[in-house]
Amino acid sequence: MLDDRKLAVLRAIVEDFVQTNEPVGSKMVAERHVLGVSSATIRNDMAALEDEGLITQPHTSAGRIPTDAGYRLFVDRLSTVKPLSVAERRAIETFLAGSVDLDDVMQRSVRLLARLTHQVALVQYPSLSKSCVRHVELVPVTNNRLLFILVTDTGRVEQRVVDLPIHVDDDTIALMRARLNAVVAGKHLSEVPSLVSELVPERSEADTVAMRALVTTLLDTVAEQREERVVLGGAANLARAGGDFHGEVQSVLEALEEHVVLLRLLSEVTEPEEVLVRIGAENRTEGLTSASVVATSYGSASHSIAALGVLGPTRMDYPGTMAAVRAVSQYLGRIVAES
Amino acid sequence: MLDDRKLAVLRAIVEDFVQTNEPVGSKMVAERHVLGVSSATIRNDMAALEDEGLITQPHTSAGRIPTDAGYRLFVDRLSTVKPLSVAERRAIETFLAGSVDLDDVMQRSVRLLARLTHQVALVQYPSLSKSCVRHVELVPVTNNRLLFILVTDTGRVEQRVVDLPIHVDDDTIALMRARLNAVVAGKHLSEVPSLVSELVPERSEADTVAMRALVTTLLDTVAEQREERVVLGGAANLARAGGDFHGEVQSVLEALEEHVVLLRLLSEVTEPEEVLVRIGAENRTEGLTSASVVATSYGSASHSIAALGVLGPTRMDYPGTMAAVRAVSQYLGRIVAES
DNA sequence: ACTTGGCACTCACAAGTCTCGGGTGCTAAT
DNA sequence: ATTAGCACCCGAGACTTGTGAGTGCCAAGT
Repeated sequence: MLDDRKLAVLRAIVEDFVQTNEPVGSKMVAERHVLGVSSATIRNDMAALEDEGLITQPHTSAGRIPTDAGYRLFVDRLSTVKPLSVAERRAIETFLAGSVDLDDVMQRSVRLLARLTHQVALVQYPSLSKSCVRHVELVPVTNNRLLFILVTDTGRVEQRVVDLPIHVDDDTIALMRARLNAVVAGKHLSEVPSLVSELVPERSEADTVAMRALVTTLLDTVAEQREERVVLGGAANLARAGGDFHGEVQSVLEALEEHVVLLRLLSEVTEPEEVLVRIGAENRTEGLTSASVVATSYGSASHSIAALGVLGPTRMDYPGTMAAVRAVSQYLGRIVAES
Repeated sequence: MLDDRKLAVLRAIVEDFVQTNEPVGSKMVAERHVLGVSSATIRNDMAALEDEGLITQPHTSAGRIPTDAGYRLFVDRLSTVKPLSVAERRAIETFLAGSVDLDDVMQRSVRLLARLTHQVALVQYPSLSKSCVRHVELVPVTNNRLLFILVTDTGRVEQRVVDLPIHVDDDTIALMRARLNAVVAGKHLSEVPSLVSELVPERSEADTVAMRALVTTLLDTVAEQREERVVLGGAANLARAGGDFHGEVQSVLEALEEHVVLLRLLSEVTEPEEVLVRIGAENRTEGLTSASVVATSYGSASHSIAALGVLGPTRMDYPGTMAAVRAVSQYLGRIVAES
């Protein structure tokens, strides 16, 4: 049903439409691409493609534009990965080189990705649940209040104020700190809950209570929704591509503010090295029906730490975007790993 | 030149235009507001107001709309502060109540402010240079690398990785930590540079070197541009008010991504309690010529810690916005102070 | 000296009409 | 199976016209 030439026609349509943003007709395809057949033949092929639901015409007697399914087929079987230019690679390297701490790295990455792809960029912070504890710190604030600080090997620093039900002196705090660290340091964060719950029933009545409060907070910190942070950039690119969103720019912007939504978008990345593409309605999110997400994970060679990607109109340069996303993920993985 | 009735006409024009977004004509003013004069009289007044540069007509023979100067006069002399409804005050309180740490507070505040005003909200983190050191922590990472953590009394936690030129063992670190804290704890951050530079020339050769590196970083952290953080929310409101920006939504979005720009917008707030309004071209920023900023500072009663505000189209409900901004600043100040 | 009603004038905007051109589908010939 | 030719379709843009809200000005009224 779908011979090679028909696919070639589909590819031509996608490429032209992405570039020009205008419905592409049989004549255009015939003259801009060397297919060796006439426009009439292409018309027939187009009719077939339309039957398959891969392309559609916005109104009778206009050119065709790809449907979501058309894009899908394009990225799955028709697109060849476009290698980045040397200039681009250099740009990535120099851009990420001067970073000074994790926040900075995230910040730079997201900007870089936005600039490279001309889309809205999303970068997730290294996931807590995939990190190891490097150190736990307790800082007294007032008599019965202390600041709990958690440092992971991926460079994240989470802090939280804990209200203790009782007064604790500095010695006790030092002790608690030592015990906590002894148990928890170097451990994977997923193990922490079980490790820490054994910790409670020791010592005097007083610090049992304190400890219990502390441990609860610690577990909270680990478990909490907020553990996953995501930073985004390049929102201005939305305005440029505004028309593509059929006036639902507003809902796209709203979605961007709901970090929970963004996290869900990024969350489905599973295989490392693989670039996930979700097209239009495929991301089951109100208001993102004419948006696509290109995402992948980053981390050390062995296993992924978190995800990153871009969000743009369905009419986007998939090969180029995928290449950029992958490249940034590689550099970023390297940087986070070595810090 | 500008008698009371002319001012009343101006007020009527501003209010109506803000509400309807349509040029308002003499007839409308006459019938929607009780001025006790006929439309012809109002026409004359309008002509006068136009001569003064307070209103203008988008095209001949259409209604008038306020100019920047018109808005200016309106907020300076014509607007009466609109008190918040009880519901709104309650909303503020409950919304900010459940916050768990500083990041959370900022996050919530910005959302709240955006919802209240239907504009883009900006909230600056407590300024480092106006905070006091609560505690300084050093966490070894590798032999010659350590994580430097600074905790302020406003709840901010800044961290930075320091590369030390030499190996330091745990004892040395403990010592350095103790010495640093002794000197610096409780001190205002602006004093820190001078305090800390006296600190160096003690002890053995080895930690002199280490100490020097450490101190440099500390100073950097304090001095750095990045010390000032700002968080923003409600960008989706831009889309709603999109038309007001005469198609320069893009540049507005770009400006929003430049946190430096935002900080400058907030920076000029000086008097506490006072609400600063910058209208249109008054904020000397490329691309924000049809935007207004309403900002104020927040902090404890005595002195301000940082600023917050909203950004929206010049055509905005100034009295309402100013009230909301002030209210949030008061609640926020209270919360930050007591933590 | 203001205020007011009246009147002529001016545009922006919406609706209606026309043309143009790229695009389609079909059919008959290769 | 491919192609050339042809009739037809319809959206975009140019042009026209009518309408109405709004203005400016003047002469009359207070």
